[in-house]
Amino acid sequence: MIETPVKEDARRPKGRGAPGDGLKGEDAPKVKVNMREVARMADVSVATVSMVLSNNPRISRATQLRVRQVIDQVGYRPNRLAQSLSGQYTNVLAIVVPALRHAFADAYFGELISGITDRAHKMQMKLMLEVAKPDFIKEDRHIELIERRFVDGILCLGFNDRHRHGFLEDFVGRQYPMVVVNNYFKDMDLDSVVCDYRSGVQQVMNFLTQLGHRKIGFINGAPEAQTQRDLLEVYQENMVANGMKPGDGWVSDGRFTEAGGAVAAAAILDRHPDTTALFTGNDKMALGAMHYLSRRGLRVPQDVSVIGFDDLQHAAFVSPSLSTVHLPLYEVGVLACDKLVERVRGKIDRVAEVLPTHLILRESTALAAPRA
Amino acid sequence: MIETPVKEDARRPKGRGAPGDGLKGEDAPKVKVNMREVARMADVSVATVSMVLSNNPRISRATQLRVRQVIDQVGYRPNRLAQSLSGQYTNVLAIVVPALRHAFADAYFGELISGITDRAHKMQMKLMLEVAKPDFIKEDRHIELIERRFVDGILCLGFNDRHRHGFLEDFVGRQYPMVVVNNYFKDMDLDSVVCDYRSGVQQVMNFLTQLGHRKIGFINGAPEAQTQRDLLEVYQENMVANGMKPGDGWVSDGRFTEAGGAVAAAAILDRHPDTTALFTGNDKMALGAMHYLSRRGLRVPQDVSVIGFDDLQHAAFVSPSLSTVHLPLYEVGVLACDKLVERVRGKIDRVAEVLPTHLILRESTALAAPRA
DNA sequence: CTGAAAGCGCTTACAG
DNA sequence: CTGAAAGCGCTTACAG
Repeated sequence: MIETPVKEDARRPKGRGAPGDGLKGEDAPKVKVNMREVARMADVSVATVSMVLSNNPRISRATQLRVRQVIDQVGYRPNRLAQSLSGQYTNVLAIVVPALRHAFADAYFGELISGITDRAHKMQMKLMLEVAKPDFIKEDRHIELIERRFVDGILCLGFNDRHRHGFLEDFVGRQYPMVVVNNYFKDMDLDSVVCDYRSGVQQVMNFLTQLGHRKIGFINGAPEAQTQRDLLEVYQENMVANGMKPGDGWVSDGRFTEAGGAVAAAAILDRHPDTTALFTGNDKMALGAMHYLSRRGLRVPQDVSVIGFDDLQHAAFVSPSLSTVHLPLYEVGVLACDKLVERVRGKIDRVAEVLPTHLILRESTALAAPRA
Repeated sequence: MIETPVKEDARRPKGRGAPGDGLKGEDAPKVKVNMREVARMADVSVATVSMVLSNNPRISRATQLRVRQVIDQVGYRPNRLAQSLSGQYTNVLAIVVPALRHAFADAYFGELISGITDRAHKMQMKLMLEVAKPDFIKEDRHIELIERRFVDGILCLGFNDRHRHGFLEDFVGRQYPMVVVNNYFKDMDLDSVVCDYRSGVQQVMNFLTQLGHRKIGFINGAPEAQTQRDLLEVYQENMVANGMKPGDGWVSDGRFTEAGGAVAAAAILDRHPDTTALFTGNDKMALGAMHYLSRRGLRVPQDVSVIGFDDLQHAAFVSPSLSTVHLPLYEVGVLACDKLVERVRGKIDRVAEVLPTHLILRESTALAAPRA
């Protein structure tokens, strides 16, 4: 093999080190090496090295071994840019979250992201993190993510109806792999993995009713989210079935925050001082509501029962500990990741998964104690 | 221009659509187009298109405009895999965090990550998210990140002395761009951006001393972190200066958690029932300590003052609100990102930034009230 | 101011 | 079972 005089790389002055002298011994130290070098050292073609790397069964066991030995010896690592440029996939997924203050310090997102990262890494996929600020959306960066080949697919967390135009709808027409995580849209053809919110509320309402509660206030997260509208709807059906008029000041928005939950609780109790139970669209608002109730001199659960939604870690550690609906958020993240990869690889062309929810009973709920 | 009959791509059966018919009009809809196509349509070379894209001043204004017009018309977006393979940078950075339960639901990491993402996106850089589980480290994935050209540089959050071997030390020898975020190592040549912990404790000790406190307990986060050892050291110096023996059961480890803080507080108070103040290595442990104190029937701050470290959002919203040392974590994230990019681009070759900290006084501290 | 050409480091039909 | 060769879509000296 006299051929292949290592050619000079004239146009790359500040390159990351030349491939070597072409005569280098088998035990050369860590000089960065490419597939061509490995092929030469193992006395095979680059095609063979490539196939060894992808465990192509067409390569004989002997060749496999020989090539792998050279790879280990020289510490060769394939350049993933070249792999993806030649190949079909980037093996990278994007997590996109809206620009919320403290999104990354929120246990809700934290659970979802933990599920996603665990699964992605298990599948040897990488993850990119994007925050969808207004200019991100305006400049079509979400589309760029796919079209410029940053990633194979996208997971959208925390988006709602306000993000339809100019963002979510872009994915519909183009058929780009994207999965909405823990929300869904009724009239847009988007893939999603979501918890069964309707069943969750229904369990709450059944439970509260059994405890004798009729005067139940509902603190809504945000009507822009379909899941929150589902909560409201089922709540209202149950109120009506119990002979109550839910439109009548029993519902208030808490914007998903502790502070909002406190304000909403105040609004409901001012209007209906005889409220015996408060149900909230997430745990944070429940904590805010409990905080307000204690300031108002009402005991939980003796005077007012409080029941949340999410079952974040925190909910078990407040006093009184919070009864709530458990959402399998970690599992939602795992499944969303799984399904997205199947979508990317063309094994499925529609994702519409629903995961079950169930009631967790702790100390914040009790028998209704009617008050004036 | 009769040349360039669009050549058939025989080897790519499931390709993402052919480049077109080679005669396509200027207003063709979104068929995916590459730089060669754009060049042909604008009647220039690909080199020129490339230079237009990088705003190379050598290109005339007229050509600039013409090329940009074609780009807009056909909706051309450069393939970033090809760009990075040919070019010097990936323009991607990695955030690596250890595999802690709920790392992504922790406001401490949340603040750092918010700062990093904001800055990175402002600089048109992308971010990858990695969780360093044991096998991530064992399989040298941290090295792969750079060597396989996933990213240009790495930001390490939440690592300490236990991660030296087989992980952090790998970066030292290879000189790969990596910045340790909010920790540092005395005898390893690693870049870092960190808060001034020593000044923070000193302010705490001065303040408590002025309030008449001498019997001050210290709840340590974890001795594996240099920053926590700094806290301990300065605390001890001050105790000695006040004639106390700090080794004598005044210090206890709280492992950074609420539960750990409660246990540590119990240990210190059992040993020293006359403790008048507790200082903790982070806010979470302070909350745990406060929780324990109230269970033990001690009032904060009347009986025992409590002072934390971090100043997370939450600290202002507990009762009593928590006095603490403010850490500019968002700014640490921003600066770390900034400096890492400068390192990557060879503008600097050493990062050792220290950001100032300051005391925040709220309700959890008061004059020492000596008890038996 | 612009173009022709080499090169980045892979993957994949195709042929044998 | 393996190799030669084309191709992925860019960037960058070099030459004019």
